[in-house]
Amino acid sequence: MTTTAHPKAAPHECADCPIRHRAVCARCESDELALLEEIKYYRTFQAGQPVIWSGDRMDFVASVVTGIASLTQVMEDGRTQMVGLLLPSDFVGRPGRDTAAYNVTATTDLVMCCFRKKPFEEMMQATPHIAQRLLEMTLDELDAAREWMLLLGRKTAREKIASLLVIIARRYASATSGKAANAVQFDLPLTREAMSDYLGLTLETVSRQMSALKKSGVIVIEANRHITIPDFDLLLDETGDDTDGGILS
Amino acid sequence: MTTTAHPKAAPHECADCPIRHRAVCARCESDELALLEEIKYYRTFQAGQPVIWSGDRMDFVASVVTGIASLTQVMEDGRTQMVGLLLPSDFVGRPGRDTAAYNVTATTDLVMCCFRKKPFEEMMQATPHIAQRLLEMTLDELDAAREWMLLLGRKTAREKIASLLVIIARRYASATSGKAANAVQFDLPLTREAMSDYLGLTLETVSRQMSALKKSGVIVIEANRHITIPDFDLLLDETGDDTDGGILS
DNA sequence: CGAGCACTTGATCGCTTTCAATAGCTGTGG
DNA sequence: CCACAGCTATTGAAAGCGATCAAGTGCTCG
Repeated sequence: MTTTAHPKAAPHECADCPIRHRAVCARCESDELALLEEIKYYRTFQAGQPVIWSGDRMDFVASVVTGIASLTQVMEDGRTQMVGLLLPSDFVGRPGRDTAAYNVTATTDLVMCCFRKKPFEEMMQATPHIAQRLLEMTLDELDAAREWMLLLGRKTAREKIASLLVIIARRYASATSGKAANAVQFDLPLTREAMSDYLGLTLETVSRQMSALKKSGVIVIEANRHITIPDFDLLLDETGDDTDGGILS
Repeated sequence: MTTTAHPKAAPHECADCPIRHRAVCARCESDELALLEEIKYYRTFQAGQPVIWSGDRMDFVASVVTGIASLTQVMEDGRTQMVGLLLPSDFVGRPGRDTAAYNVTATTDLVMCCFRKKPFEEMMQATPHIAQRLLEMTLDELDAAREWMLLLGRKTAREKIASLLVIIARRYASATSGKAANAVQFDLPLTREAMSDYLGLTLETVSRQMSALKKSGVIVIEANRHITIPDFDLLLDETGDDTDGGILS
């Protein structure tokens, strides 16, 4: 609960923090950072562990430092929809709300930088840099949510899978020195079930469409989780999205 | 472009404005309001007219005063997904962005209170009340978007329709002095096609499920658009949502 | 009265789900 | 070292839900 700093996992100097320039604290000056430093603490979670359940009292807000967390909504009968995929620097919790609105789960091993809600809210009032950055991040999340709504409402299973692979590749892929300049590879941080919860599909359909993309030569699958994309443009064509745009692919 | 005040449609005193206490200006003091008053202008649109197209230059932000607007995304092949339903007091546009990210269309006759983007952004810097309120509204929209994602990803056609009717009823319904205390009625502000774009269905499926709900006695349809809900709890049961919650239904 | 539009209804198709069995991997214990 | 449990993932067969294609209805407005 307090700083149970897992040595390998938890940094403690904001200056060294890997998300220093992208998280909610990105705009803070060093004096503001010093104040944040005083109220922050780290928590770590193993892959699969719950961070908090929807409806539970939530007396902190947090940034993802390393790892991935997911927000999910669950219906009475168990149908589950992921509504947020939280990557390093993403923010969890809502200032001004005291219970969690979603289930938060560690999808991979996870380190979070937490702030007790009360002092954080007070700091938000005092330092506009935090509120400014939070607004910006929230607007970005809203855009992402709207992209996701298009995917859920109108894309085919194959397009959904391709779109998810593109999203993950964009953030995690390391370009390989393979034959093609635009070949990339990465390890999927999600199980088939997590993918299905993200995409509004069943895990069987996810598996089938992964196999289909493999058979089409769009992706290469090794050991279930390691994905190689020989030609990124080929994958982009499968997403159904506008590709004309230009050079930024 | 300037204040082409359509007499019946456009108020011009902020003090009399119907959205004064819910819009982005809700927190403003009277001196701040006076500044806003100077940079604002009204625009009106007829039902069905486009407000702006995705990708177009957008040099204003705005609040919906009366009527309904929709945000939609369209894929190359024409598949369309509504990603925002803008009701009175809702905000359009993103400070710091200079092109529209979505198509904005007047779903009903529409009056918007517009601010030129540049002066508005300057005011945002100067008056924290505006940014605070915008953050709050954006967080609310994000929650709504996540609820919507659950609907798109996991609900059946029947549940989708019921959920949409509940959303509209909650905002537009007038309680009727009918037999049941919880009977409500309202006019649907959306065509079947707009409903289908909202729900990720075809318009035929929307029509069929509306008929099915009618046949089940959950709703009464008169003249295609006027809906009566004899027992609101019955409709709630059809949404698939948690109903246990409590008295706030 | 007829054109245009929004909506409904019917018949059929096909994609995704459902139910079920099998394969592959990892770790544990005999 | 192998057997087996437990988990994740794949694959098959069948069913069902919503999409598609196609008329047909009813209302409004000229």
